Amino acid sequence: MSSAFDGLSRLQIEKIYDLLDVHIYKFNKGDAIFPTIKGGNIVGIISYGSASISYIEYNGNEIVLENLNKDSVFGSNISLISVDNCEITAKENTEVLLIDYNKLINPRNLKYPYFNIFFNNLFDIINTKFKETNERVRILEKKQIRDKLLEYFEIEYKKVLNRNINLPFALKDLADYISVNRSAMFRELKHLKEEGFIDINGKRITLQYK
Amino acid sequence: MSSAFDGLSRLQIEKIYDLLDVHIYKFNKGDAIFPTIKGGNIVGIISYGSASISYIEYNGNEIVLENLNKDSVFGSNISLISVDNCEITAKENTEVLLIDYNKLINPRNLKYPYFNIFFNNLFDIINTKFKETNERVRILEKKQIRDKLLEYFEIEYKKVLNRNINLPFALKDLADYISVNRSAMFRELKHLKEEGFIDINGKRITLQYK
DNA sequence: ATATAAAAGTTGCACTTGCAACTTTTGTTG
DNA sequence: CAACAAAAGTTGCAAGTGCAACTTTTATAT
Repeated sequence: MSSAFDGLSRLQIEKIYDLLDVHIYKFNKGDAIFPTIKGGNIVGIISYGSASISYIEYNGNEIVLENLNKDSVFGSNISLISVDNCEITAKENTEVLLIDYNKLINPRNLKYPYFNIFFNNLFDIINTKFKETNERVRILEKKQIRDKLLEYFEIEYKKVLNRNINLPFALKDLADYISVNRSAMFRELKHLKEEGFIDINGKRITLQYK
Repeated sequence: MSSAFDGLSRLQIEKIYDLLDVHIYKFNKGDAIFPTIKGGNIVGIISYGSASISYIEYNGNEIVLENLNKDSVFGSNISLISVDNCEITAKENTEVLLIDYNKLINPRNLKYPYFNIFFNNLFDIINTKFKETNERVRILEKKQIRDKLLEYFEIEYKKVLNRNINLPFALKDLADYISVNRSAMFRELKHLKEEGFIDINGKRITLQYK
C-alpha cells in the first residue's frame, strides 16, 4: 500500500499542507465523516485509523462499498470512489486530511518539485484503484460462479505467473469479492477440485491446468 | 459526450499537438491498434472512427470490454480502462491520436492556459468514466436479476429525479450492461410489471413505487 | 411497398444458485 | 487450556437463471 506522501520528507509534507491548505479533522468511532466533505469538491486522505464507505439500499439494507484504511484516498471528484449518496463512517479514532480539489489541481503548485511527487503519488493511487475495479468488473460480468472463479484465477495467475495463488483474504471474503453466496462458491470450488482443475490448501490454490 | 479538446480553438489544438508531440495514426477496419501503443505509457484519443477493446478468455471466447467512439480516451496509464492483455481493433477507418504519457504529465506544460483546459478535460473524462464504472459495480454486485434492475432504476432515478426512465440503449443492451441473460431479464421485467412496480413502454420505464 | 434484418417478447426445461441450518475446524482471548 | 468466536466445510431444497428455440413486432434498406 503506497501513500500519497511517499518519497517526501517531513518538511516537504508540511509545505504541502501549507500549499494546499490541508485541513486536519479527527473523528471518533461511529462519527460520520461525510457532512464535512459533502458538497464541496474535496479529496480526503486517511492519515491514521479507518472508515467505511456505505450506502442505504432502496430496501433499507446497508451496503459497505469500501473500507478505508491508513493512506486510503477518497473523494467524488478525484476519480476514486463515487462518494455521492454514500455515508463515510469512522470505524475507530481516525484522522482525515481534507484538501480542496481546486487547490489540488491548481497549476501554480506544479512548480514545486515536492508537489509533483505528491501529485504523481495521488495519480498512481487512483490508477491502481481503477485497475483493480476493472479487474473486478471482469469477474462480476461472468454469469456463473465457475466462470467468475476461473476469471479470478486467470487475473491472479497473470500477476504472479505462478500456478500457486495465495488468497490475500479469507474464502468468505473471496465470495464477497466475486459477489456470490459463500456456500455456493464453496460447492463450486469443490467441483473444480474433484474435476482436477485446482487444488486447495487453506488459502493456497494451485491451478492444475497451468 | 465531451471531448478532450472542448473549449479550444483550432489553433490551440494544434499548439497542443506540438507541445505533446501528438502522433496521428490511421487504421483500417480490422487493424490492431495495440502493437503501436503497447508497452509504452501512451494515451490514445479517437479523433474519428471507432474501435473495440477486447480480450481472449481462458476458454478462447472473445470478450468485448468496451467500444471506443469519436473522442473516446483510452490507455493503461491514465486510469481509463485496463488495456493490458487486451487487443484494440479498429471497427472502421479510424484515426487515433497517441500521446506520450510522460509528456502529458510534464508540469512544464501547465504554464500554458490552453494546456490546462485540455488536461482538465481529460481529467473530467476519466472521472466520468470511473463514476460510471462504480455505478455498474453496484449493479453487478447484486446477486439477483430483480435486485440488479432495481439498483439500476435507483441510480437512474437519482440522476433525473423523475419516475420515468428513458433507457439510453436497447433492452438487450441493458441485459448486457447488467450482465444477465436477455430472456431472463425480460421475464423479470414482466414480473415487476405484473406486480405493479413498474410500467414499460418501449424504452420508457415508469417507476410506480416512486 | 416489400424484403430483410434486428430487436422484442415468450416459454419449457435443465441446471445453477441462494439460503438456511447445520457440523467441524481453526483462531483468539482471558 | 478452556471458552468462545469466527471461518471452513456440508447438505437439501426451493427459487432463480441461462439457454435454446421459437413468434411477433419494429426498424432499415432497396
